[in-house]
Amino acid sequence: MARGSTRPTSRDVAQAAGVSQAAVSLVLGDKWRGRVSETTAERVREAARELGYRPNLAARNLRLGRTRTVLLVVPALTTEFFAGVYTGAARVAAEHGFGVVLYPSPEGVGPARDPFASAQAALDGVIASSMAADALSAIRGDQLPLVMLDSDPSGSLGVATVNLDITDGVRQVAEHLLGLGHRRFLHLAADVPSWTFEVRARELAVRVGEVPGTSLRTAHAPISIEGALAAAEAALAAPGPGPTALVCDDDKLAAGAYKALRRLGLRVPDDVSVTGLDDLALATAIDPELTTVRLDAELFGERGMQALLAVLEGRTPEAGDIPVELIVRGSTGPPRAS
Amino acid sequence: MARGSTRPTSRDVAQAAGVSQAAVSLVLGDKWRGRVSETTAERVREAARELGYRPNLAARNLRLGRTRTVLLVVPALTTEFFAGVYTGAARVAAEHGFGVVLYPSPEGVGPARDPFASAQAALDGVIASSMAADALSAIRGDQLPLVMLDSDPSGSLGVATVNLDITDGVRQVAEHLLGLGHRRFLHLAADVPSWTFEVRARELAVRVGEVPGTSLRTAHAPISIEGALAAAEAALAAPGPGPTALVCDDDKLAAGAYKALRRLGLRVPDDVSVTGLDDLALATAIDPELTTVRLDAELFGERGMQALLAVLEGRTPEAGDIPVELIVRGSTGPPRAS
DNA sequence: CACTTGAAGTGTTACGTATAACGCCCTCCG
DNA sequence: CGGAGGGCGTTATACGTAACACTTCAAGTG
Repeated sequence: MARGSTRPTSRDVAQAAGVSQAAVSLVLGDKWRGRVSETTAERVREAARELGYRPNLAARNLRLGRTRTVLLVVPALTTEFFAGVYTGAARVAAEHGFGVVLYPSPEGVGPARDPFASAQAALDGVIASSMAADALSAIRGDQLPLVMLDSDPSGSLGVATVNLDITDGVRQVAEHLLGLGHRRFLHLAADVPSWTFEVRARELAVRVGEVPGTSLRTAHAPISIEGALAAAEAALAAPGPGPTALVCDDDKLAAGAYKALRRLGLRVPDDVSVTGLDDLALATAIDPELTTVRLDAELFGERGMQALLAVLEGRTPEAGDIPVELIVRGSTGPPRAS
Repeated sequence: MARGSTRPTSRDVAQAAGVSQAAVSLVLGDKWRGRVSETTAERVREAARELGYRPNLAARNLRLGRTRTVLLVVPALTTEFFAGVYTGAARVAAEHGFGVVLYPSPEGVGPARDPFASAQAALDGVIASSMAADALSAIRGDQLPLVMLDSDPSGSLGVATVNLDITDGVRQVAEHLLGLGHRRFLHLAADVPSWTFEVRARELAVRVGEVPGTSLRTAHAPISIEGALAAAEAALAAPGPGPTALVCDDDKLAAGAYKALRRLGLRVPDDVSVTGLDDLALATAIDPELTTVRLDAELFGERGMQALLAVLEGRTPEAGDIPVELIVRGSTGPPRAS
């Protein structure tokens, strides 16, 4: 009540409790093991509660030289997947008293060229998806602790990296489809530079190539339903025997492929089997439900945040890729006997 | 090069340029109209560039007593809609040199009860969706400038509110379906407290009630495909003549309704017409494509941020609800002649 | 009794920035 | 020739916190 309308400071609390400001800082910071008596400590806490005291974070950050805030750089957030990554990262961050601020790449957020300008907070570290490559150069400038998501682990030496076990995901898909008897494949690939998609293309070629008498073609499409529809329709119209299995780099691509197949009068899975990647809500909305590789986006974010916390504390981040799981639903079956 | 590894401060720049720290602050802050010569200013800018100087945001925030950072409180972010709201808000914020930090409600982010603990940044204001009601009490405590999204405008007096024109959306849907000849309606309502859904239920009853010989039943479901499937199946199994039109509070509900109808052997739109709300990617992925009311989530976020900026500057926020638009696709048609 | 030890605090400083208040020099005008 | 004023900067200070170094006092120790 003393000062009027400005927020109370630790000095106000000190005055109210009849102690020095330093004592308030010690008590509220839980650093008073043997330095302040229990009764005094309680008096301080009481005064703080009374005044509704909240520490001024800007002042604390300045004093400590760190902010307990990290930046998460992702492509446009309007994808379920990256929303999940954020959620996981934010959960782990909150458990450790950290905050997460987002930098969705420029297309989503407008003219800001500088990631740090849009994040008004001072930062302790950065987690960046390789899909937001356009922002990376600016980030490299400052030598903040950095964790990369979805990036060539041998590429950026010395930078901690967290990846999904894409190789294993491809293995599961390939074994599933080859086991059903499929031999002619079309890979509907995402038209986006990304380590995940690179690995997928390479591994898929390897796995399919291991079996004699197989063929693999590739079509590229932007990650959207309409884009996939157009690309799939064009690819399926090519001369020669059509594919019996369509391997898509994203559930949205699979949804577009469904529409292309329907237009061409082909049925899923009777005429063509389809697989996706991600396991979005979409996957169970479409008919038949989509066989897809589930990526645990939240776990991805959690692991990314844990890795960054490790780096910040000077520890070595946990190694090992994040497991993925093939979810078999109704969009895959044995190929037509032909 | 002088100090080693710590980041350069404005004093370092000053020394390099041979001026005082104050001059650096003036030049880099564009406050030097007639106070510093052009040549000196250029020398300062050059030195800053040379040293890779970046102002310490924590220090600036402390000095100025504001942070140019606002908090956006939303329900779990893993919905396309709120991701869009964030994107729009962040875009407008960036244009005005502001940052946005998120507080997805606790279920998404874990044990943190205090929204301000998870947002380590000091805040200038808050934008809150009424759907994240659990966090609101904590927010009211601090009297930060507040803008509510999707809230009863007459309820929280004195608090700026931004809403979608839900009333008009219902009008468009009702006119469309009534015009096609539908008379028996089932409202598949979202099982979430929200101003939007309240208004929808009320307005739908009014619109349908205006026409003689109509009936309207209501079923509630959580916003998920499986939840909607179960609720719709139960509601459709009720005795008596079934509805010819299903009005859903969310595209996901509509997707679940599709599945329920398919199980019951009913076809869309031949047997039953279906409408949604949101126009998510989902809407064009399912077959037939969904007739739905498009909500411009990004515009919603933009308007929210603009309103908050207005409040922060002491202006009156722009009034008027955000227009919504009925997108007619293949899921609605005339009812069966019966 | 002289000395150490530990508890319980306090005084002071620094973090890096923005800005109000103040100087100095030169020119111009009465 | 004196003083007013503009151009060009500088000095000093405050923002709120955390932490180090220091003081005081009572109890323990040989």
